[in-house]
Amino acid sequence: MARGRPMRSRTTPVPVMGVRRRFHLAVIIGRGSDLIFSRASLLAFRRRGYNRAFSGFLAGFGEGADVSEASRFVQEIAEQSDDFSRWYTDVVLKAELADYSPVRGCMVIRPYGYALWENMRDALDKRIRATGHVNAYFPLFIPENLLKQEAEHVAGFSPEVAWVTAGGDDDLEERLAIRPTSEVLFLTMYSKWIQSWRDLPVLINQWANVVRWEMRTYLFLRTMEFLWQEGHTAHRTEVEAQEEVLRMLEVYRDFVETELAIPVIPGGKSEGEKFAGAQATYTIEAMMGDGRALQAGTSHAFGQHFAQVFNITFLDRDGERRHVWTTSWGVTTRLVGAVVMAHGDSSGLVLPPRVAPYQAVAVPIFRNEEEAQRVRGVIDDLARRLDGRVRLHADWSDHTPGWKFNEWELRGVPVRLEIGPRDVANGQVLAVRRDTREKQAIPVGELSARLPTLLEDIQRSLFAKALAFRESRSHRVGSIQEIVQQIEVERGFFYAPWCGNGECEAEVKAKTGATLRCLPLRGDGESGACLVCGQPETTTAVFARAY
RNA sequence: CGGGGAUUAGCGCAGUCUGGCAGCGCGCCUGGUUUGGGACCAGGAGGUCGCCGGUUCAAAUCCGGCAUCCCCGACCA
Repeated sequence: MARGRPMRSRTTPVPVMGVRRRFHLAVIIGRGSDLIFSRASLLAFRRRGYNRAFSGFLAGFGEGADVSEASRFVQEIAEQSDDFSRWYTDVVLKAELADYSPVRGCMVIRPYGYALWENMRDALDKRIRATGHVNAYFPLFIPENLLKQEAEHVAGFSPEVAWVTAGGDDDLEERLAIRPTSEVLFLTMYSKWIQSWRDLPVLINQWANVVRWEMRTYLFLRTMEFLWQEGHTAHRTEVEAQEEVLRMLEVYRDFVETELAIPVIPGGKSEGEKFAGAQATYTIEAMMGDGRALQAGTSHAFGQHFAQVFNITFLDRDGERRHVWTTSWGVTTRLVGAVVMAHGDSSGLVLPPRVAPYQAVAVPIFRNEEEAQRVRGVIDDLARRLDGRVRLHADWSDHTPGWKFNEWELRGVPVRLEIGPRDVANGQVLAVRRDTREKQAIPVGELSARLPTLLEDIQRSLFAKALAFRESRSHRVGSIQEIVQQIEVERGFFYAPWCGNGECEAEVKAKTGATLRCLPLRGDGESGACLVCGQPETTTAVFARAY
C-alpha cells in the first residue's frame, strides 16, 4: 500500500463497458514464461519495475462494496489525467513494447516495441539515403586519450561515460570508453581519409547503440543504453556544412510529422542548451500528451573546431590547405516513447498506421466449430487480398472476442476487423478505428481498396489531433509571471520575446521550471521586450517543461 | 549524493505487533461448458519467506549485520 499509487486512481470506475461479471484483474506480464533468466537475476529484476508499475492495484478493490455492481470495468493502466508517467509506464509494459531488465538502468525492447522501432528506422533510413548518405559501422570502444582530445566535448560527457578497465583477468594499460557518441572516432578516421577537396563531402551515417551512465530508468526516454542513428559529415565550406545541418533537421521534421504523425517545432538551441563542443545545435521539439516538451531529434554544426582538434585538412582547388567543416545529427529510440506519449489515450497505445507493427487485426467470432470454419475462410481470403498492402494480424488465440478487443486497443492497432457469423452471412467485415472507435461495415470485396484509405485517414487524423492539442496548449506571453500562472494550471509551450542573454534564460528556468526549448526557425513575426529584462532587441523563444 | 519506504508463489499482497501446518486474489496447467467489449465450473502445479549470523524446543515473525529495489530533492537524448 505504501508504495501504491494514490487511491483514487485505483478505484476510478473507469470506462465502462458492460461486462457481466466481477472484476478481472489481468496480467502484469502476460507471458511470464518467455523470460529465461536465472533465478538470481530474476530476484533482482522483478523488483525494479513490476512492483512500481503495478503495486497497489488490488488494494483499492477491497474497500468498495460499490464496485461489485456489474457495470464497471477497470483497466489495468493508470488514468492518463491522473498520473501521466505511471500511465506511460503501464502502457509500455502492458503493450509489451519493453520490459525492465536485470541490468540496472537498462531495458529490454520486446518484439512488438522493436518492430515499431524497425518500421521507424526503415522509414528514416530511406530518407537518409535519399539525401546522399551511406551507412557504416564504427567501434563500440573509444581509447581514453582519443576521447580526451577535445576538452569541451569531454567535459560535457564525462559524468556519463562508462569505462572498460580490464580485459579478461588483466587491467588495461589505457581505459576504453564505451561510446556515448562517436564524434571522435568518425573524425579521427576522417583525418586519414580526407586529403583533397575531391574527397568531400563525406556523408556517413551509422545505426548503433550508445551508453550514457544513468541512475534512473524511464522506459525509452532515459536508459543507460539506447539505440540511435548518428550521421557525421565533413564539408569543404561553411555554407555547405550549414546546408547539411538544416537539410537533416528538415529530414527529421518530415520524418516525424509524416511517419509518426507528431507535429514538431524546428529551431535553434540556446548557448546553454547546445551540444557539448558544437558551434550551433538545432532541434525539433514535440509536445507530449501532458504538455511537456520532448526533443525529438538534433542536428549540430561544429564549424572547424573538431577539424582543428583532429587535424582534418584537405588541399583545396586553389592549392591552399584548409580545415573541413563538420556536422553531426541523430535521433534515438526515444522516439518510440514520443509516439506513446503523443498519441496514447486512456485505453492505451494509439499507433500511427505508417509505423504500426500491425496495421489491422482480425478478430474471429464464432459459437461452434462449423462457424469457426466459415470465419476462417473469410479471414484467409482477406489475408490474401491484403497481402503486401496492409500489415494484417489474425488473432486466433484462445481468448474471448471481448478480451481481444481490449488487448489490441491497448496495443494500439489502428484498425480492428471483427468477423463473425453475421458478417460472413453478409459478405462483410466490421472495421473499427482505434482512434475514434468509429465502426463501419465493409464488403469483403472492397476491403483491399478501402482499408489503405482508412489507414491514411487515421494517419492524418492523428497528426491533426496532435497539432490541435499543441496549439491549445501554446501561449504567447510577455513575462515570467504569465508563465508561472499558466503553468500551474496546465503545462504547455510558451512563446516569449527573449534578449539572448543566458542569465535571463536561467531566471525563467529557476522561476518556472521551464527551459528554453528552441528559437523557432520560422518565427511568428511578433516582437517585444525580453520577458525577463525588458530589453527591446529580442527573438522569439519557446519555453516549456521538458523530458 | 541527502531524506522516507519496501523485500513472502509468475504478478499484486496478507501473515510479522502477540514465535507454533506457508495463505489470498489474479495469472499458469488439465477437462468441460462458453465466445459480437477483458467468460464460468471443477481439478491441479507452483515457495531456499532477499542474504549472513544470533536467540529459542520451535523463526516469515524477535535481535544484529549486509544486500537490493522503489519514492522525493541537483545533470542528460
